[in-house]
Amino acid sequence: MMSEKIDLRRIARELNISVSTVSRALRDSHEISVETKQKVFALAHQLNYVPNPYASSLRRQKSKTIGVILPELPNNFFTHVVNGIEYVARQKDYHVLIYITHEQASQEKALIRHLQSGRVDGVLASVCAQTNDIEHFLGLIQLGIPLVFFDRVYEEIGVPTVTTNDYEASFAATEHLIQQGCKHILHVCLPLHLSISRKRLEGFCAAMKKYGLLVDSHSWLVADDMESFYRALETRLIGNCAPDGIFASVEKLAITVYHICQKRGIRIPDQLKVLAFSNLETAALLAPPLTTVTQPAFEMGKKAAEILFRKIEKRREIFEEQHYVIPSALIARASTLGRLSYPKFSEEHVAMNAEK
Amino acid sequence: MMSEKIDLRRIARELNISVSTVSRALRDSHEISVETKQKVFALAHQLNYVPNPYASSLRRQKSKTIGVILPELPNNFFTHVVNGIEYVARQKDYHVLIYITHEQASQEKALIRHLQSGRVDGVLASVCAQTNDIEHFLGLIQLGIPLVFFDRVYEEIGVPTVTTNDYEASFAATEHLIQQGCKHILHVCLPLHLSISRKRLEGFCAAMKKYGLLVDSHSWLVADDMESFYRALETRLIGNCAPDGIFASVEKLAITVYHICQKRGIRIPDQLKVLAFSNLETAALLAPPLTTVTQPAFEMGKKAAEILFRKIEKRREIFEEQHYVIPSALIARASTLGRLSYPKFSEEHVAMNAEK
DNA sequence: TATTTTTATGCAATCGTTTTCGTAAATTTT
DNA sequence: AAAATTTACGAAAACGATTGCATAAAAATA
Repeated sequence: MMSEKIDLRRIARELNISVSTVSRALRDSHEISVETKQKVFALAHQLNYVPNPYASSLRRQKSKTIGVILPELPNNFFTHVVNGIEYVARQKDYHVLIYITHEQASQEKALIRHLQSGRVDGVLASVCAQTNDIEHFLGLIQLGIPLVFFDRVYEEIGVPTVTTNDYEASFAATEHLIQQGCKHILHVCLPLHLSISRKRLEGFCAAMKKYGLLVDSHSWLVADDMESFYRALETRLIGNCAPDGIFASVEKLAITVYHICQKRGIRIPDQLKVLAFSNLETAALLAPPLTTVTQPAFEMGKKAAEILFRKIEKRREIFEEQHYVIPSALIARASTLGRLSYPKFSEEHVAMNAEK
Repeated sequence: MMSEKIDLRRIARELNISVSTVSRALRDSHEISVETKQKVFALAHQLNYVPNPYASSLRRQKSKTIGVILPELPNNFFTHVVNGIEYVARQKDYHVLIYITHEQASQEKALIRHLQSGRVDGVLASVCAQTNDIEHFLGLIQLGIPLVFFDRVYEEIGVPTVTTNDYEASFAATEHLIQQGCKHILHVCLPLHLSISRKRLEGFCAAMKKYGLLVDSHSWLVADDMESFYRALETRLIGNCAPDGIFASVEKLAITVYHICQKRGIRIPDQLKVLAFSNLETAALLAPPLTTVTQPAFEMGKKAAEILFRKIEKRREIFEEQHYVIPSALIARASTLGRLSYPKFSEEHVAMNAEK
């Protein structure tokens, strides 16, 4: 049943050579003769030898593993990011450990602390919404473990980041709503600890001001938790100072908007126009199709991983402070367009400028 | 900058005791005095000591890591499964390595082969659609590495599986379509290598036969790749023997159906009723809301992980052959309901019986 | 031919923890 | 008080792969 363990010793014994020779042969060292190498390769393959990664990692102080920390997994943005990361990791022959914080700072802290063990050669992280405490990340950095933030970043600490053009995309999205006739736009977002929340709110406010529209603390609504957000938003939407446009900072919040509208019979886009940062693959199939700011999720993951590997491969690199920005695309659909009634609508792609 | 490494040796030296004592103290061994333990704990905490997992894994022959193999990540079903897995792994203080095969058998083989190295203590897998070669999985099993399949399984080899009640759910779904008046139902599915494809097709055929409806090789359409599937389906839907109902075996295919209907102006549910196995969180918001067979994704992941840990913890367990089945729920929405016109529709939950 | 260099290999230390096996000292039992 | 046991710790051998150093044999050079 359970066959005998296959290790270097076994191969060495069988070929009557030393363990070190086998090791070197398998790594294709130039100091091993061609015949020996061939014998070793052949036997290793025949025995289906796979080196023990823990022994190897211990000795070489290299885990061939990266850790990915993200707030939640069932989320179209993050899954595509992970796909991008996995794409690069695969090429580099690296393994990917996944950690989900569920937006809880305590879990994030515990995770990061654990990763100080050397289990991973580098970390990619998108921080959780619950806190803005960065202590734990500093610990990682002090140990010299490469770190790259994506999407939800801390820019203060000298760590490379990969984001989309949150401010500009948000500005353009707001402008789009205004051009469609909205005067009372409500911006709904996650806690303002988050970089994305702040930047997107800033872009929103700037656009509002540019067009002389009122912006005050009632112009946005922060979702601390989904239940209370649902209630607060519902109250707001059926009240007498209901907005005529909603700009959701993240997908999840837009879905809540749709649910409330469906429940309350609020007609989109006639009564209320809706727009959101979203990577929903069914955006075009919703009732009505949702206008989105679509983030380059896969590319962001890919780029973040590439930067991480660059850091892993040559640690010395002086120019730490790198902030990559990959632009999002505004895709206008029926939820914000004129008084076209479903299903007649057109799609329009507006790519925004990159910034580096 | 990069602070000196903190290991057991360092703590031992600092406290003037031996390394073995420190190790035992940290594992709270009874053969270490209370005072010594306290000193060790205090210093370890102060120095922010985190044990090297590779050294530990090497010595204990235990990685505290499990591997999850799945065909794709941006998929509502799989992300919830991974969430369930992560939930259990977290409790057990285990780490989760993620591997995505992208439906390619070659990648699956390579991955599984790599996992024979002892990198993981166990493997959870949902097999890829491209092949039905199981050789590589047998290799894992022979090495005594616990394996559990979920969703897309191979039942032939004696490995525990966690699935939903594919046959029954499929039967009930088909019955639902028939009861709504469909006579010419087209079942669209993934390649029939896959357990889920076969079982769902069987459930579909059985229900059709029960109601005396014709079933032949034109009753189903297999999606080998999405491009040709799109074309084949489009041709079928606009042809003169177009079906009046579509039952999609997986979410992705239903989305294609919606896209084609939107493009071709086919009205759902008037002209065509649509139903799918799906965990789409926006199912109720689509135009029209999509009737789904919703799988208990999180629970499936959770259960699969629990079984895996049971195998990891006590390998001897004789009763290998365990097949867990967790029932899906049919949620009827507008896409299959009478001639109600959007947005008036009602939701109805039909839970089906469990089977063990 | 004597000497140096190259080639191909083996020995043994190392990575950081865990654990088996001892063993003084302290404690309990006869 | 002698003997047996318990307590608390240390020395050293693992775990499996890698690698610096040493070295015999072969080849190249003087």
